[in-house]
Formats: sequence, structure tokens, C-alpha cells
Amino acid sequence: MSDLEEEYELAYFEDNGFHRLECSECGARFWTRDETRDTCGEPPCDTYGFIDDPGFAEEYTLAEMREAYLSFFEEHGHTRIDPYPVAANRWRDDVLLTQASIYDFQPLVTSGETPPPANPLTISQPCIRMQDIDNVGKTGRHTMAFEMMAHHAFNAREDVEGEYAYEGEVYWKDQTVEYCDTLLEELGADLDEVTYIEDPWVGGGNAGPAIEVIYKGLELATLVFMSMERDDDGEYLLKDGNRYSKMDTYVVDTGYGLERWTWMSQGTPTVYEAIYPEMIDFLRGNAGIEYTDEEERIVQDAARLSGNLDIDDVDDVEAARGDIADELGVDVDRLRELVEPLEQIYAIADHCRTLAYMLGDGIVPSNVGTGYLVRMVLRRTKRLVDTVGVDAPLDELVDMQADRLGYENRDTIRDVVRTEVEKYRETLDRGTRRVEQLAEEYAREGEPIPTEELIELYDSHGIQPDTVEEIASEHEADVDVPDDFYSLVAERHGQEDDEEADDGEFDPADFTDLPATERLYYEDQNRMEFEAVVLDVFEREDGYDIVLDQTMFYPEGGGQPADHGTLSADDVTADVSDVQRVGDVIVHRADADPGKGEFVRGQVDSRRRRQHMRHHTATHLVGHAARQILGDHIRQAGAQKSTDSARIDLKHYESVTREQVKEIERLANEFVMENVPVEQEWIDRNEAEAEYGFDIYQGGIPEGEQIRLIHAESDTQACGGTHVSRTGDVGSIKILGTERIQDGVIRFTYAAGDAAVEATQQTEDALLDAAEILDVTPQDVPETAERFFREWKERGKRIDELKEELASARAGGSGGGEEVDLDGTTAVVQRLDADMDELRATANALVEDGNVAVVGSAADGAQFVVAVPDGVAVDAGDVVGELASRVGGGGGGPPDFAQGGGPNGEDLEAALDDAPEILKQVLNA
RNA sequence: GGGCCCAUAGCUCAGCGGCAGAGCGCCGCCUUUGCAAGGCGGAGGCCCUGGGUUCAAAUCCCAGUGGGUCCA
Repeated sequence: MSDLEEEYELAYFEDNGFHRLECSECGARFWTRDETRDTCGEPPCDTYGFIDDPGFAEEYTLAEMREAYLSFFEEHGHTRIDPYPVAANRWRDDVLLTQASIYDFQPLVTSGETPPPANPLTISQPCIRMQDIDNVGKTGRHTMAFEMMAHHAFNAREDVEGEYAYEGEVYWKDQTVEYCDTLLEELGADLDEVTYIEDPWVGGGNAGPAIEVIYKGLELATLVFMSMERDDDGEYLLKDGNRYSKMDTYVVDTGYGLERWTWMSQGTPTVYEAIYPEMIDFLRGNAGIEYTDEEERIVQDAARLSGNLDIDDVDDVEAARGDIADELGVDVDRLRELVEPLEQIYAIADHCRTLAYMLGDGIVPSNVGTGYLVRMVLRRTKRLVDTVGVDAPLDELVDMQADRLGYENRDTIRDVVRTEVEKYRETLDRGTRRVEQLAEEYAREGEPIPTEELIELYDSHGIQPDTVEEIASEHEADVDVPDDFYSLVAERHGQEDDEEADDGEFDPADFTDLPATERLYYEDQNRMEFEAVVLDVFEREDGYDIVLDQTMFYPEGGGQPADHGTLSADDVTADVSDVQRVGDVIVHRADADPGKGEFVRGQVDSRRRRQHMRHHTATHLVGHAARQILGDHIRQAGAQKSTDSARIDLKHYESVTREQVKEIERLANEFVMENVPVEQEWIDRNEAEAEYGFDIYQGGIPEGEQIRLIHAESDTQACGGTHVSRTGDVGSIKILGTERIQDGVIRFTYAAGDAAVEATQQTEDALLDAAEILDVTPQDVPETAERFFREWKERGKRIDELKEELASARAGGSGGGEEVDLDGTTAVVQRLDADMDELRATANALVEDGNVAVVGSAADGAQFVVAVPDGVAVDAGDVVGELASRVGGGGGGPPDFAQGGGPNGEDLEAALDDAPEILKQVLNA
């Protein structure tokens, strides 16, 4: 493997008396001032050296350390940037959560397409790493939520000019290491104890040399020099087995763990006690965890010892527990008893912080995406709280963290948590009942609850296997949870084929040589006519693809359908049925060829387009109104406009009421009546983000350095669609309905302009029609409908009663029926020509009188009911089977009451004539 | 985005091709000084909607609607 050895030979190391050494334990190469050093400094090669012996001159709280860091870099020429949301999917669609500060600048800034908001910059970015969820609380140093402090510099090679959004070199490796070293020195660290380990970094298609900064056994920072990209012909072969080559841009990507720096300054047994001491005190007090001095000492010693071990996940913790107990001279069970409640409390504090970040940034619990992640965390936290015996509502615990983090939407956060806890409680209730039932069933049979049931309970009903165990044990049922339970669940899901059918409609290769089409529809959104030159025409199976130098036709995008219309040359008029954007080229699909090089006059179908414009502006207004009525967390999950209606999918944590819908409709129409201008603005994206935040990306993330903003009322969104000039041009907005398309997402369907009038008229027509049928005024329809429904039910019951009466009257009168003697029992064979209910009632009545009943009807095909009183050896099913076969059908049922029939009603009489014979045969059988 | 599960009395559910059921709740009567409770009787169902299969569908199939849940 070609290493990046020479990459680490920094002048800074040279000038400051560093030595490059090799760790005697793990073989890692590292740089240090201490020539006599033997090991790299990182556990397990070394142990923590700062517990009870802080590594910095002073103690810092989390906030103090953050401020110290940011102001240090500010003083050294960096611009301080506000943190981004933890919901990274709000500005990029390849990840769900922000996991590192560099996520804020990927992919557009790191690739050089967009300039960074400042260069160089410093930031403290909240991050969430779900993959650490199992470690939290147990390892003493893992947290799911953390802040990554960082300074970034974006460089471009000197020999490339103008190709990238930033130019030249700001600084690179030497300066980066120097900053780190200086910061440590300023905080009073003993620089002789600091090691810089060479550890090349690879990730996400990029790579570069990197340095881990270790001090007193703790990894405080990673300095990454992102400078390479995947390239099968590249000169560097890196640790992931792939080849890489140098890029034109190179980026300083550092990561300083705020929590770890704070911990280092305090020297507490675990990181958790350093970063949220108040919350931990509160939780301990509330859960009533009080230890004697001796117990407290055991816990602290255990924490120190586990920190010294190479613990990177929970499995290691359990394995290490025994060793730690041995070393402390206590029983392993006693140790677990003492430590576990604390581990759970640490986890609760961390999870609450995670929830505060996620909910504070407007993530709404749901069964998809980030919403699902927040739901998982919340449920896990709730379980922990219950297990450890914390007696405080979860929303209050989350609020403690939200308060500390300075969120302003704390009421909404609490509301969401309460709603979600309630949902979880319902799920648990449902699950508990289900498990109880299963447990009783299997306990009765003396069998354990099978794994298949456990998987079903978890996968379809959300019940954890340990919950099942708990409930089952109360009902004396056994449960055997296999070790590989979760992989069994995964197996059940199999491979999901997310093969996206790409519409091979347009081949981008055809258009790459053509110049960008000038987009006239942005210049004047109200003009529908234009002139243009045909640059090229491609013949297709079902028409022609026409490329012009400029166009007024809006290509499908942002949920707005393509314009229709015509392109006319001197002797040809082509109907345009579709318009698409391929890169910067706009392609018109038409039914005729106006001829390459020709002048054409374009005419957009203005009625269609105007409806799209109205619906597009209406979409912004409905979203804006919904945000005001339902809360600031409301975000768009998707939208689609068409000619006669439009819809917007909004993220919301509970279902909307009819009242809320009315309020939204009223407010949206108020915006329309205000008749304020709808303005478009082209603006630098960083500027837009700084001014309006990431909420402008409701409809997706646009490309490019310049983005287009649409201002409507007090709403601002990045949007590429066409809009009316004033809100009044929308005409009116009629919300047609709402539906929950998935958990946490509500779809609003509405109509604007002409379509609103039409939709209202249709609803009105339906009501008027109903009123006419009922022969009442529209106002009386609900009441009348209710009365009719009630009367209809009453009559149904009355009919049933009458049928019964009729049946017993018939049976009693024994008219019409032919009586046959069957060894002392009388059988009555009767034809009724009535429906099945009546046949059954009659047969029942005959049986009451001690008769065997054979009743038939030719009312609808041929039907039979045969009923037999107790103690008579005739199988009704056999009789019906035989009778039914004679009318071309079948039948059956229990021995005392059977029914059947067939399509041939004309054969009924003959079949009934044979009935006595059949009865006798069956009796003798 | 995908998978799986569920929908029957006011509530919780059973029934899984052949007469619509249980427990709790509700109403009436009885027992009791009263309460807790017990006994007897009763009311209460578009078996989610729409198609299909079948002599026959709550039950099987398809589609839809509503809810739940797991995974990316």
C-alpha cells in the first residue's frame, strides 16, 4: 500500500522539535515533542491520564469551551458561522442527519461549485450519530448528540483559475497543526504529552491525509486534509483498497469534539458528568439513586477503569465488566447493580439532548426518514426513563435540554413529545393485550412462544422481545429469544429492489453540444407569445424534440407540469405536448418539425399556464397559512400542481381538524385578498441562506450559485416555478380535502381560480342533488339523511321480526308442506319461493316443532335449507348436497342445519319431489 | 420509498366459506338496610367501502379508505 508518509513531513513539526516515532504497541506512526515516548497515546496503547487530574489550566462548561474555541479562531482570522440544522436532509438529499461539520458544506462547496459562506470559517455544529446509540452511557465517552467544533479552509490549486467558486490557498497542513497546537497551549495543556498520529482518512468518495490529536489518552480532534477523490487510475492506493488521485480543490476539514474538550478540562469520571451536570443531578435525585461514599467510589473507579480499556461498543462493556469487578475486588453482579442505573441516566440525558436537537430543528415523528429516527430515539428514551424509575414526564426532560440549547419553539417540542409518548403508550397497550393473549394460549399448551410469533410481534406490532418476555412471565409462558433475533427480522425483509425506472425519454447526450436555452418565462411570467430560432430537431418515435435558442414554454419541474401550446413556422404549426429540461437545454416535444434554422412563433396555452401559475402561488400561500395555523414545524414534503387542482404534503405530528382546515383556508384567502405583489429575486445562495435560513428549500434544493426566490406575502421560498404577479390574481383558494398519506404527513388538496369555482359548484351540485332526492332544502339534508338512515334500520329489524313470525305461522299451520314419515319423525318438505332468511326462519320454526325441515325456493335460482332436530339421525349436509346437485350447484353445512342451492331454478320442483327418497336414503346410511 | 399487520356491538376482541358471538360497559327486574357484588332478562351490528369468485362471503381474491408497525 502506498502510504501518504511524505504528506506528514510538515515544516511545523520540523521547526518545533517534533519527532516521528512508531508506537510499540500498535505500530502507528506519530509525531511528538517527547523523544523518549514509546506509545502513540491512544487507548488501548495508553490509558486516560486526566480523570481527577484535568489536562487544562481551568475548568470549562460546555458553553464556555465552545466560546473559547470559536473566539480563538475568530482571533486568528476565521469568520464565525451559525450552526446548521441537525436535519441535513434539508439542504442535501443523500443523508438524513448532520454527522460532522463538513456536512454543512457538502456537496456543493467542497466540490468548488459554490463559495463557502466565509473562508476560512469556524463553527460549532450540532451532530447526531445514531450508530452510537447502543454505546451511549456505557462507554463513558460516547454520545449520540454532540457538537463538532471545527475550522475549515477551502483551497483551490493556484494553476486553476476561474473554474471554482474559490481561488488560491487560504492555508493548509502546517497552519492547521499550528492552530491546534497553539490552542492546546493557550488552554494550558502540557504539550509534551500531545501526540499527532498519522491516520489517513477515506470516506464518501474523498480521501486525504489526516492526523488524530491525542492528549492524556483522549482523542481530542481529527485534522483531515481532504485532497483526493476516487480515481481508478489514481496514484494513491488507500486503506479501503481503492485508488485515489489529487483534486484541484483541497479542503481543511477539522473536527474538535466539544464534549471531550470540556471533559478534559474537568476530569470527571465520565464525559456525561462534565457536559450536563445539572440534568444528571436532577435525574439521579428524581430516580432516587443515592450511594454511600464507598459505593460512589466503586462507581468512579469502575468508570476510570473502563475508560482505560479499549471499549468501542457495548459488547466490550459486558466483557470488560468482569475484569473491572475483579480489579476492584467486588462482585460482578454488585458492580452491575451499581453502574447500570447510572448508565441509563447518562443515556437519558444524552437522548433528551438528541430529541431536543431533532425536534427543535423541526423534525416531525413519522414512520419514514428522519421522522422514524426521532421516533425510535423517543421510544427508547421512554423505556429507559421507565426502567430506571425517573418519575417526570418525558416532555419535561426534553424541555430541560431544549431550554439549555436555547430553542424558541419549546412549546411545540413539548407538544410533539406528549403526542408521541401517548402514541407509544397506545402501541404498548395494544401490544400488551396481544402478548397476554398469546402467552395464555401457549401456556395452556405448555409450549414456549415460538420465534415466529416474536418476529411478528416486533415487525408488525413494534413490541420488543424483552417486553414480550416480561409480560409472558406474568402468565407463566416461556419465551425463547434467539441471539440473532434482529438478523432474523432483517431476513424477513429480504432484498429490497429500489430499481428506479428511468424514463429513457430524453437522451442527455443529444443535447450536450447545444447552448443553454434562454428562459423567457422568468423575464415576464405573464407573456405567452414569443419568437425564437430552431437550433435543432430530433425525430422521435412519437414526434419531434425541438430545441430553441429561447423559450416561453415552462418545462416540467418543481411539481409544476409542462406548458402546452404551439410553435409556428411559415407553413408548419407544431403542437407542443411536453417540455422538459435536460441540463441547461429546454426540449419541446411536438407533433411536427418546423425545420432546423427556421424562425418560429411560439404561443403558450395560456389558460392552462395561468391555472398552473395560480395553483403554484396558491401552494405557497396554503403552506404559509398552514405554518401560521399549525406551527413553525410545518414543512413541505412534496407538492404537485395541475390545471384543475393542486396538492401540498405537509409534515405535521397529528391529524388536522376540520376547524384547522377552515382556518387555513380562511387565512390563505386573506393573503389573496390582500393582493400584494408576488416577487421573484435572483440571489447568491449563501446570502439567501443567511437571510432566510434553510426553510426556503421547501420544494427541494436547487442547483447553482444563484438561486431564485419567490416572495409572496411574508413567505419566501427558493422556487423555479411560474407565479402570478399579485396574490389577488390567484382569484380564490378552495381546500377540497385533507388526507393523511403517511404518519406525520398530511396532504392538502385545493383548487384556485376557475378551478376553485368549479370545485365549489361540484360540491354544491352534489348537495343539491341529494336535497332533491330527499325532497328537502339543502339545509335539511343532514337531519333528513339521519332520519332516513334510522328508519331504514328500524324497518330492517321489523322485517326480520315479521319473517320470523311468518315462518312460525307457516310451520304451525303446516299448510303447503308435504309430510313424510321417517321412522317416527316427521319430515316436512316445503316450497316457499322466498329469500334465504325466510327459508332459514321457516326451517328453524319447523325444527322447533320437532320436524325435519326441507324447504326450497326458486326465487333466485334454486335454494334449499335443511334442518334437523336433535336426536334424529339425518345429516342435513348430505341431504342438501344431494338436492343441490340436482339444480346444478352445491351446498353443505353442519349436520343439524345446512343450506345450498344451484342456478337451475326450473329443476327445483323435481328435486323436492325426490326429497322424501333422499331423506330415507340418508337415514339408512 | 419498501415490507408486514389490523379493521366485526359503546370498548376489548373471538369467529376465517354454511343461523352474527364472548367479556366488559349500558338498560330493566330480582337479591341486599346500604355498598361491593350476585341472579334473571333486554337493547345494541351497512361485520370499513367498492368490485370479483361461489349455490352461499364477516370469512377467499383484487382495488380503495383508515389505522398500526418494521426497515432504508
